[in-house]
Amino acid sequence: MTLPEGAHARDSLPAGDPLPARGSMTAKRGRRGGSTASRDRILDTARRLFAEHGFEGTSLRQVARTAGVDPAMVHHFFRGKDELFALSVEIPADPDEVLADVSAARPELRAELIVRAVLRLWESPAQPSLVAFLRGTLGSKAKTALLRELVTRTVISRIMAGVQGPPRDVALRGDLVATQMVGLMMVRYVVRLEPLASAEPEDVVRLVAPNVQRYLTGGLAGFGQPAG
Amino acid sequence: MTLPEGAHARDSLPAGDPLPARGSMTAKRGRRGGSTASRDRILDTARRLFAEHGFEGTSLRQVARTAGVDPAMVHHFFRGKDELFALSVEIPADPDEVLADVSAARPELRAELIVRAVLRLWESPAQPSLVAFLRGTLGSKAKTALLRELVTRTVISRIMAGVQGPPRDVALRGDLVATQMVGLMMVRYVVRLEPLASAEPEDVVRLVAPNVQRYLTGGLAGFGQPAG
DNA sequence: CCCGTAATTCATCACCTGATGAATTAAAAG
DNA sequence: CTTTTAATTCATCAGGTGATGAATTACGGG
Repeated sequence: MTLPEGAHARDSLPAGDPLPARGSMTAKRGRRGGSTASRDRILDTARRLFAEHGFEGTSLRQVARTAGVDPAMVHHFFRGKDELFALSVEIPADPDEVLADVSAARPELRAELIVRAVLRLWESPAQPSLVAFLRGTLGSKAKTALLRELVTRTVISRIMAGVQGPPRDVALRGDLVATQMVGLMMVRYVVRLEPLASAEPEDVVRLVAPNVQRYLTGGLAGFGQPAG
Repeated sequence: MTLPEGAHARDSLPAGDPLPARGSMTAKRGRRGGSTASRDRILDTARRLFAEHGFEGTSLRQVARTAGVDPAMVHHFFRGKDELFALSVEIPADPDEVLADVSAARPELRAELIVRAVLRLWESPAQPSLVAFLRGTLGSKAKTALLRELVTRTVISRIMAGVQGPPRDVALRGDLVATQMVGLMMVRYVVRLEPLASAEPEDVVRLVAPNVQRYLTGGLAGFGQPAG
């Protein structure tokens, strides 16, 4: 496979022109007059770039350049690359809140609520952050471990609360649900396969929810005691 | 241009690695005696590191250091980082071959074959390459586009060959299958959620195949003409 | 035995990276 | 108006990165 991405993106901004860099060449020294929104510009730019190139593939100087700002500003506002990433990627949503109605519903009706909650989150303005989060997180083994903890303790435990069965089976069912939902996010929002990527959310719910429901409470084809 | 001269690169080997670095301190200059396997050592090391840290997160010098080899060797054997990545990650399997029996079977029986084929591939020695491939590929937008083409043209088209229905519905069904299979790979092999990660392949087939079959040929809950 | 060829290391180059401290300027607080 | 505080840029530092070309050494074919 030939990878046509050899050139280190110097500053070849694809000219899609988001956030027009304002500090061109005539950069005087001290504080600017008028609007003071550089912090937000940096955060927005970082979100975008992290979403496109992942954590390691994005440099502070690249962010600064794209935001039309001196690299030192990034360090003025944020403690370093890690903090910038953390804040860029911080989901403006509390899992408790997102999954509130899910935990409240009877397990037999949860699948639809789960799919709907995930779609609602990903169709929201948080989408770039979420893509950035996945790109950055899946990029390294260490960060993947964090993701594993987050998913296990925060998401799966909530989704599976109250589901009947041997603990090991319940855990397995949770992983299977994760399987379907992670795949949905990856294919629809990260890889963007068509026509799924442009399908209506309601259609996606109708298509995917039944499969999720089978994992949650359905019969699992002669599955009783795993040999392991 | 000011050139900050400074080259005290006294390599401090972290000294905790597999593939015991053989060229320790007494590094004489020319060709080594005995076994000449450096090329393979480099490839193996690169596979491992790319799988752990992704493309951008892995440096040539890191690979060389871990393989116990001079950085220049990497350039001697490979044209550059891109070629090294491409060869490290090259799946030692022809999609035609992996999916041979799938295309041959009737659509009503394909799901099990698909899941089995994917598991067979991922349980093989190719696994590190595949993880590296996903980590590296999902890290950037550009590489993700390549993945999209590969998946669409090479995999989905084969899987869906001969499935009846309006083209758009068939394409959608293919994306949904991708959804489930991608999620399975991510959760079982990349994020490694337990207990799914250690489940027996045969159990996984029994658990997942029915859902895949529904996407392939099942009834899709009042799905006829998408509003789009 | 000798010589071409391949494997290996060294010394660099040019550039990029994250980070810091000081200098300059404007706004906000008193 | 004056003082404090915050925003902004500049000049660096110390090190890492991919890449190259030459020098050294061994293996293999003749």
